[in-house]
Amino acid sequence: MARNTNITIRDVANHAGVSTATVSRVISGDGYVSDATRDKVEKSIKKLGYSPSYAAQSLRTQKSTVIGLIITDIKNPFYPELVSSVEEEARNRGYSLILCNSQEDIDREIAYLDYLDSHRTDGLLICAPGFATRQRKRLRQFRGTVVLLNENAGDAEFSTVSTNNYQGGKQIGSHLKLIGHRKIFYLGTRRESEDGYPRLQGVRTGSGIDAKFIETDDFGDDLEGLAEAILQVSKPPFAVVGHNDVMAISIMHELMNRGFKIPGEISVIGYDDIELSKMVNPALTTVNQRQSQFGKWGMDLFEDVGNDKRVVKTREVTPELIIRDSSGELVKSGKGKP
Amino acid sequence: MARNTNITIRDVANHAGVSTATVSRVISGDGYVSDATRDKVEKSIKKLGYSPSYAAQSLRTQKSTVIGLIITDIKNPFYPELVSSVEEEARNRGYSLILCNSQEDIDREIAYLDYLDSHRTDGLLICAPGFATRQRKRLRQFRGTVVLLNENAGDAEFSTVSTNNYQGGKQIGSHLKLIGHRKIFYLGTRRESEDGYPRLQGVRTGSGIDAKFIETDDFGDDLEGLAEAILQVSKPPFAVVGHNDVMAISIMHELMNRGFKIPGEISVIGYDDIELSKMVNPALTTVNQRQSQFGKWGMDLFEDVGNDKRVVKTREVTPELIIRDSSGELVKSGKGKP
DNA sequence: ACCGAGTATGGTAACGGTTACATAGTAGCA
DNA sequence: TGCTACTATGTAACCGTTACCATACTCGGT
Repeated sequence: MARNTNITIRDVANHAGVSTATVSRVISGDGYVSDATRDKVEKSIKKLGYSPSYAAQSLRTQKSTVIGLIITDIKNPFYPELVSSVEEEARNRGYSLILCNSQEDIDREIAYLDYLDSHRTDGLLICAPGFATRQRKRLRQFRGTVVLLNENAGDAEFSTVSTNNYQGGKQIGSHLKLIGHRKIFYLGTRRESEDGYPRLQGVRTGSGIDAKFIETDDFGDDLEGLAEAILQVSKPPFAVVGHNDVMAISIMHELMNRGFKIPGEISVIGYDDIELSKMVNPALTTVNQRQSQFGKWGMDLFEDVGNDKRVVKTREVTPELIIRDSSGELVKSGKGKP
Repeated sequence: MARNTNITIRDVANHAGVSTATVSRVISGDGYVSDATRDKVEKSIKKLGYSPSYAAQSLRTQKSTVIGLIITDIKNPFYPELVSSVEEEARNRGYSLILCNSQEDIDREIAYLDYLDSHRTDGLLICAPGFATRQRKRLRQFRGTVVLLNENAGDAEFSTVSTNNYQGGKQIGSHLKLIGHRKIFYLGTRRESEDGYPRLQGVRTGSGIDAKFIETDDFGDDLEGLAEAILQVSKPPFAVVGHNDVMAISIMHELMNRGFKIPGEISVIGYDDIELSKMVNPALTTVNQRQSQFGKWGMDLFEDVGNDKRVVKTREVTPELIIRDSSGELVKSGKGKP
């Protein structure tokens, strides 16, 4: 209840007329303490407004009860659900979270790793494309357990929760073929254009069409120019697949502004199934890859694996195509907007 | 470079043939160290893969270099931009962030406060409606500096970055009146229905219309039922003001699905200007309250105020109405937009 | 030759907890 | 009665850094 200068365990011990060891036992809840003593101590704690020093505890026990979560950018709507689930799971298990926005910036990545190392972080969950590749050497000497989220499966060194991107793409491809599309554009950043990127590969295999890759620098920005570019190359009907929902929603907006019918002339499909995707007009067809699974399974792996770095486990979540209104049968006549 | 058992400052000192004090000087960068010695020590640090223990540093120096950010739910699209800006500003000033999702759960709020206290957090930024009211007593005895974000201005005890909700509402009201609306619904949660909630008040004053409050339990959920409810009470033309963009986008979706014209018959206005609001169809008229300002100014206040709890400062950000396509002149005949 | 200021380094007591070990009382039981 | 097991509490070493103090060397000025 008192103002807070620094109250230590010794102050509490004096006030209650016991030793620090006894106070410590009361706090931690193990070891023998009589009911009477416990009462006294608890009263003193309350009275003095004592709160144990995390730093001292952590130093003495050599445990941090903190785990780090590295993502690229919380503003990308893919992440909030992931972060939320990781935080929830972590807290249930007695850990708290340090959130790191790496922004794909290499200096920042390194700074964060140093920082987390110095915090003696028990674990490190990473959901940032390319991070594991860029920082592999550095990650090897990280003290805590490392778990990769949403990276490609089959990593030999780190435990991984992955999605089957190929399969997700394939579902999109099949769907587009089924509703009659013959031309497909795939909208993504430079990374997704890399050789054999499985999601794009899946779209191509599933549809039997050589989907054309369109590069955008960042999500949501120059989509206006991009819409123009697409329309110069090709007239509807065609389909556009966005690497994520924001890209898809944004390009959909641009195309509708130009008077095209979605669906009917153009189909648009996204990826991630963010909350808003079902609220836009038309509601977006997309692929749900269960962000919240990542959190739960990631923490599961972290605990399963424990301290033994040689143990590597893998889980895979299955993506699911959610068909809504932004993709559909093509209409025959070339009729535009009324 | 070595595997990580625990390398301490002593190991480095031995390896470099100096004392721990010297190593400490090299790390912190102040005090006298010769160039030759510095070199030696830095090499040893690298060689051994040494990383100073945050816990030990923090214990010894009695500083945490950590600040806590309490929000209600990162999944609410209002928050990512705020979190991102706070994190950015915090890191620039040498602090790192512990993110706390209180979920409006009182037990969780208390648990977080205890936790942050025990971490000897230097500061605490809170952007969670009602938190300061519920936990005021507890907050008073918090050790670090407390800054309230997006609370009503004029708090007597804590520094505050506020928005002028009344003015934001008023802008919405005036706009709706100007384009000819006579009926307005305000969609919000129980909290916003409270007596004299300034934003709602502003809408009423600005429009000169007694806007009707509609309660929804949480954003985005039972909006379908709500759309029905509104339509039973009233036929278009009317306007719907959402307490946030997600509510607005969602109700807009429902109303369009029922064949109404937006704009023309119905206008929909949101609040927050989240990134997606300009990408939906029609693009959403909304109020920008500069989430990223909150982060910057919040950290500014935190540093300005320093350790002296008696100092209380205030900043106010001015909201700005962004007129897009979801609100517009009413059409006389039932004909839609050209 | 001597002095003081500046430079370079080492020794060591904290910081605030936890925990192994020691001590001692009490109760059950042969 | 004496032995064992359990309960209850205290003592003190230790976790890894930092910062205060002491020591010692260098050098320019008188």
